[in-house]
Amino acid sequence: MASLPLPTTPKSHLTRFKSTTTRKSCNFATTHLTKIHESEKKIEILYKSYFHHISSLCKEGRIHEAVDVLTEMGLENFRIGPEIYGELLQGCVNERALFTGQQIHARILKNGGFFSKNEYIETKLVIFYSKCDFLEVAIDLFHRLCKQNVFSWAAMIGLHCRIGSNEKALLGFCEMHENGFFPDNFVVPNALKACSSLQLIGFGRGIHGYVLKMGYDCCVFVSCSLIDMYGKCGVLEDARKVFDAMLERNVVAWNSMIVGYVQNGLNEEAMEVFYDMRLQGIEPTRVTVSSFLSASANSRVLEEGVQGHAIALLSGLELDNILGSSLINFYSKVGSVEDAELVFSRMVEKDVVTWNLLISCYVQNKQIEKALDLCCEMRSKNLRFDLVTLSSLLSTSADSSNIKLGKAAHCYCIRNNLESDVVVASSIVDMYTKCERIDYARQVFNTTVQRDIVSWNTLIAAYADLGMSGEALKFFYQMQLEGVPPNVVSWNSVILGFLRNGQVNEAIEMFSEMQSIGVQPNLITWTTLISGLSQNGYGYEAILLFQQMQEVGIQPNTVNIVSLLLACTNIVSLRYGKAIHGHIIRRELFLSRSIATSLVDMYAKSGNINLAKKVSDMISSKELPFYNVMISGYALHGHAAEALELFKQMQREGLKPDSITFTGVLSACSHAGLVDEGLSVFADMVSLHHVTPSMEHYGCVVSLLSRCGSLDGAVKLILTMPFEPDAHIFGSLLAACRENQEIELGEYLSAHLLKLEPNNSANYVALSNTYAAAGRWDEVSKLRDLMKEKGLRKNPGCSWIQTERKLHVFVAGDKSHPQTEVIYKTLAWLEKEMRFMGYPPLVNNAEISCS
DNA sequence: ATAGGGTTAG
Repeated sequence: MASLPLPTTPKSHLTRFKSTTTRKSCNFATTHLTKIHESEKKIEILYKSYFHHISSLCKEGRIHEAVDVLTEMGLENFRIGPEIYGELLQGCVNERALFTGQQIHARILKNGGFFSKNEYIETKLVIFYSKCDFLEVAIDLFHRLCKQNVFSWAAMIGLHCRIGSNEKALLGFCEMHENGFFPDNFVVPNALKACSSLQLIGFGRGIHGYVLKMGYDCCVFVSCSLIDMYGKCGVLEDARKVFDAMLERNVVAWNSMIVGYVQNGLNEEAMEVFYDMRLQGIEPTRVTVSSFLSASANSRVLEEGVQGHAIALLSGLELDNILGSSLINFYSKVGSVEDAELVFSRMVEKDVVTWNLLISCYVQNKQIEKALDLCCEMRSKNLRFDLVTLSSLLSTSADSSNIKLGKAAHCYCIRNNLESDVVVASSIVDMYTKCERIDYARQVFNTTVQRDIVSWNTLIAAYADLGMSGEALKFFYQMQLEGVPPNVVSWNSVILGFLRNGQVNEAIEMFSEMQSIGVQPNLITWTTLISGLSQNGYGYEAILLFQQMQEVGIQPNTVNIVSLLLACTNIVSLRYGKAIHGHIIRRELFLSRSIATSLVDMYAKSGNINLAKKVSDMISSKELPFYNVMISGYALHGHAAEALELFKQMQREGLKPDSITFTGVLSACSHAGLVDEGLSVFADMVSLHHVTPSMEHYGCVVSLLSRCGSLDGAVKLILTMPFEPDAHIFGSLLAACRENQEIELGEYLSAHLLKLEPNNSANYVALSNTYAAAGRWDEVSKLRDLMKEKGLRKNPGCSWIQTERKLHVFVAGDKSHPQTEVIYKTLAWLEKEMRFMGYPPLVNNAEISCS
C-alpha cells in the first residue's frame, strides 16, 4: 500500500468524519470509520480500474484515448500516481508520440517537483526523449537525474547508437560500468553495434568476454549481436563459433550468419547456411531470402537464385521494396533481363534503388536504348537521379561512345552537385576516355578533389588502352606518391599498356615485379599477358604462360580461352589447339559463340581447314564472324574457290559481308592470282555493299595486281587511294619489280620505303632481293654492309607445309638473332608434342642463311 | 539484433 498514494478523499466524507468525532460517541465514530474505509476501498478499486483501462489503451497504442481517461480522472479529483504517468509515457515511447508525451511531461511538472523527482518517472522521461531522438532534452534530463540506473544509461547508449554517435555510445558503456551499473543484455547489443560501426574488433571481443562472465550468452539477442559484430568486422570464424555455440537459434541468428558471409564475399558459405536452415525447417523471412539472393547474384548461380525466388513465393513473403530489389539485382547479375523486368513490373512500391537496379541491369547487358528510356520514364515520374543513376547513365554513354549524352549527364552532375563523388567522377573520366577525348578525361581528373584507387585505375587504363605506356607508368608512380597503393587492376593496366606498345620485356618485368611485392596476378593478368604475347608474335611463350597459370590453380574462362586459341593459331600448334578443344568440350564452354569462332579460326589458320569446317558445321545458326574466320582461313591456305563459295553462301543466307569479310575474300583472290574475281569483288564492295576500302583492302588488290604482272595497274591504284602507302604495299610492289626485273622502279620505291622505315631490316632485304634477281651482286653486298653499319639484322622467319602426317618446317634467317632462338624453342616443343601424339619427327628442318 | 543499388583492368 505504501507505494500507492492515497486517493483524494471526497469532501463530504471528511466533513462528516470531523463533525462526528467532535460531537458523537465512539461507537458512532467507529461505524463512520468503517464506512470511510469501505468507501476508500471503493475508490481504490475505481482507481485501479482506471489504471488498468489506461494501461491497456496504451498497450494497444490508443494514446489519445488514454489521455482522455486521464483527463476524466482529473475531473473526478483523483490524485494521479506515477504508475499511470509511467504507463502513458511508455505508450508514447511505443508510438513515438513526441507531442503527446510532451503534454504528459507538462502535466507531471504541473504537479510540482514531487513526481519529476520520482526515480521511475524521471527514468521514463529520459527513455521517452531518447526513443524519440530528442537528443538535447534527453541528455539534459539525464544529467539532472537524482538517481541514475541501468535503464537510463541504456536509454542514453541506445540513443547515441541510433544517431550514429558510436564513440559516445561506447564511452557511455564504460562510464556506466565505472559508476557501478552493470550493462545488461539490453545494453550489450547496442554497444556491439557501435563496435561494428567503428570496426573496433578489440572492444567487441572485450564485450564478448563480459557477456560470458555475466552469462548473457544464453540470450538470443546478445548472441545475434555478437554474430553480427564479428561478421561486420570480418572475423567470420568467430561469428561462426558464436553461432555454433547457440543452444537455441532463432531466425535472426540464421539471418545474421548468412548476412555475415554475404557481406564478406563468402557466398558459398552463405548458401550452405541457408540450406542448413532449410533442413532444420526454419521458416525464412524476407531478410533470409534477400541475403540468399545477394549470394546467388554475387556468385552468378542461376539455379540457386531461382530457387530463392520460388521459396519467397511459396512462403508467401510480401514483395516489398527490398526483396523485390534483391530479385532484380539477382536476375540482372545472371543476365536474365526479362525476369528482372517482370519483377520490376510486379512491384507495388518502387524507390530510386529499384529504378537504378533495372537501369544498371540494362547497362550491364548492353541494352543501351532501354536504359535511356527508363531514365526518361524515371524523370517523367518526377524521381530525381542520384549518384547511382548517374554512374549508370555515364557508363551507358561510355559504352555507346555517346559523348553528347555523356556531356549532358556531366552537366546534370554539375547542376546537382554530384560531380565531386569519387565514383561519379571516375565514371566521367571513363566516359570521356571511351569517347576518345582523353584530354577532357585528364581535365576532369585534374579537378577531382577526392581520388581513390578506382579513379587512378580509370586514368591508367585510359592511357594503357591507347598503348601510351609511358603516361600509364607515370600515373602508376604518381598514385603511389599520393599515398594510394596500386592494386591488381593498376598492375594489369600498366602491363596492358606495355603490350599494346610492343614492349613485351617491360610487360614481363612488371609481371614478375608485382609478384615479388606480393600482388597476386589474377585471371585478367594472365589473359592480358597471354593475348599480348601472342599478338606480339610470342605464341610459344603465351602457351607456356597458360600452363603456368593452370599450375597455380587458376581456372580459365571464355576470354582466357579465346586469347589462348589465338596463341595456338599463331604458332601453328594443332596438338595444343586440339587439347584445348577437348577442354572446351569437357567444360561445355562450346556454347559460347566467341569460343566457337576462335576454335574455327584456330583450325583454319593452323592449316587444318577440314577440322575448321567440321567445327563450323556443328554450329546451328552461323553468324558473320564464323564466315569471316572460315574465309580468311581458306584465303591463308590458298583455297580461293572455297573462300568465294562461302562468300556467296553467306549472302544467300541473308548475311551482310563487312570490312573483315572483304579483307578475307580479296586476300584469297590475291593469293590465288584471281584477277577478274578480285577486281569484281573490290568493285562490288564499294558500290553494292558500301564498305569504305581500308588500307588492307588496297593492299590486297595491289598485291593481286603486282602478282599478276600488272605493275601499272598497281601503281595507278596506289596513286588514287586516300592513304599514304604503307610498308606492306611497297613490299608487294617490290616483289613485283623483282619478278619483272624492273630495277629502276624498284630502286625508286626502295628509296621511299627506306625513308619511311629506315630501321626495318625487311626493307633492305626486299631491295637486296630485287638486285639479286637482276644479278647485281655488287649492290647486294653494298646493302648488306649498310645493314651491318646500322646494326640491323634480318628477322628470322619460319614457314611450313603440312602433308598427311608430316609437317615440313623451314627456318630462315640470321642464326644469332634473338628471335631465332625463340623459333627453335617453339619447334623443339612442337616436335616433342607431335612425337607424343605418334607423329614422325619434323622433317626437312633446313636452314637458309641470310646471305 | 538481421535485408536491396553505382565506378576501373583481359
